[in-house]
Amino acid sequence: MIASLSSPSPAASTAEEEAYLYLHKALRLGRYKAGERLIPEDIAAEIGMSRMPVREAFRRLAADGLVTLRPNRGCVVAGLTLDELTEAFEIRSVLEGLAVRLAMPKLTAEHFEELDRLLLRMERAGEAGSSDWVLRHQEFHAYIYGLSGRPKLIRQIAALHVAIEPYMRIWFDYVEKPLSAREEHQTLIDAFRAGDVAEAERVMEDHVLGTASLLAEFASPGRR
Amino acid sequence: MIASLSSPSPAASTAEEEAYLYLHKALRLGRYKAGERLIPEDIAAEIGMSRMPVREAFRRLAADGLVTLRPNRGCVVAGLTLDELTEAFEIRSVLEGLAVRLAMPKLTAEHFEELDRLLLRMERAGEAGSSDWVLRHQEFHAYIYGLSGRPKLIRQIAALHVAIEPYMRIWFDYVEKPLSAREEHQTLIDAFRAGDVAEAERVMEDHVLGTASLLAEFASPGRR
DNA sequence: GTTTGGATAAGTGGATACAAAAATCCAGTG
DNA sequence: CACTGGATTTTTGTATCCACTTATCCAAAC
Repeated sequence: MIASLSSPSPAASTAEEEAYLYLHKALRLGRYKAGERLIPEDIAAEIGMSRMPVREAFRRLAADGLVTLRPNRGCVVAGLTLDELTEAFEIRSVLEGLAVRLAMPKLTAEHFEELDRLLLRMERAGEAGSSDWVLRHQEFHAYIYGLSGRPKLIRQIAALHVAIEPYMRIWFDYVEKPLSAREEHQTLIDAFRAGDVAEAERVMEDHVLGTASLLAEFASPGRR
Repeated sequence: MIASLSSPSPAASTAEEEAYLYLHKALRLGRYKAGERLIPEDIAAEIGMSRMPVREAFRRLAADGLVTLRPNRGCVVAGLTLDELTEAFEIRSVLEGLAVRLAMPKLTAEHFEELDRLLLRMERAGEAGSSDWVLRHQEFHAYIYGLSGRPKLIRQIAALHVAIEPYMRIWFDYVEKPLSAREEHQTLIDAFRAGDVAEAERVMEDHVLGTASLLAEFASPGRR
């Protein structure tokens, strides 16, 4: 149903891949704090390999925007400033809008029903807590932009979702209530069902930007 | 005036940086053919270092989409399929559209004049050949999206320009005439001068998508 | 008490060495 | 003559080692 969400596949064929998956997961779960320094030797010891594959994993994580790499100064967990967070949402809004535009012509009744199910699941998860809700929320969005059928677009959007994930958790814990989230996303499904491509794209853009401005108020816990 | 275009700064503080810059430049200039395999040992020998920093440079280039990396199978120059090329333009169109939307409120008469100058320079370069024209064309676009003031957005758009650069050369050599390119881009400047944000964004999107469909016809020289 | 300088420790970048995987080549077989 | 299987070669992936940079800490000076 949902292909792979945003996380890479669990099977690691090389040590570098294993290190990347390990760190990617840890970073998504917020195991390291923003600004914290990641020491290759320690990570390598944790997962039983040498520093080398870990170093290469760092480069990939840096490309994902999850860590920052500076010459002779190592690897630090990349927190987003308020500006950066806003920018991520701005980019997400047009990319997910584009995805909707591309997906719209392909949508059928089955897709709408699946979206209803995903929304229901997201709502139920929301009652349990932010952790599940964030994943279900990603799943909901991933289902939509996945229907665009554009591999690079999908990867880019997924990467943005991962980068903003920690902030979504904070936001949901402190502000959002499952019911208002439900309404927000119901609006999306309604727009898809209505069948107006341009309008659906606009609704998706607004949805993402709307989330951004709500989130912005809570997203500056002194992170660099 | 133009900050850095899309290419990274020329000074390399580490060997990895040097390898990255060297390969980035070579790839942009089309020194390697799409599908060609890059052997770390050879590259390392060419620029006088060991394989290691070259390997790490490969990872960054892979993140840029300029090469493809597969476990145990090395590094190959990433050609774009027609679908991938189209997708790159689709993404470019919404990102550059967004950049225009963000830049519009900041534009003054000086900016319009600078755009006129850049357009003139692009036109003159076009008479010389595709190589210069492509760079001037990038410069023109970079000036616009640079005014958005959004670092990540700028980086992403610049990366897309680099990825499609070889195809722009082909296209320009075979199809485009300096004068029609001039008219296309004059339309952009006119839209900016008119001051309607939504309209300017739309014009930029259309410009990019229009280029895509023209380019598509010439972009499938059997590349993988 | 704060600042500055330098010794010391910690960590990063890069080269070499070695092991494992893939590609190539070649001989034997149908 | 095409094909299969296996030895050889090539190339990739990882570990270890060393040199150099950066950070830390302590003591002396202001």
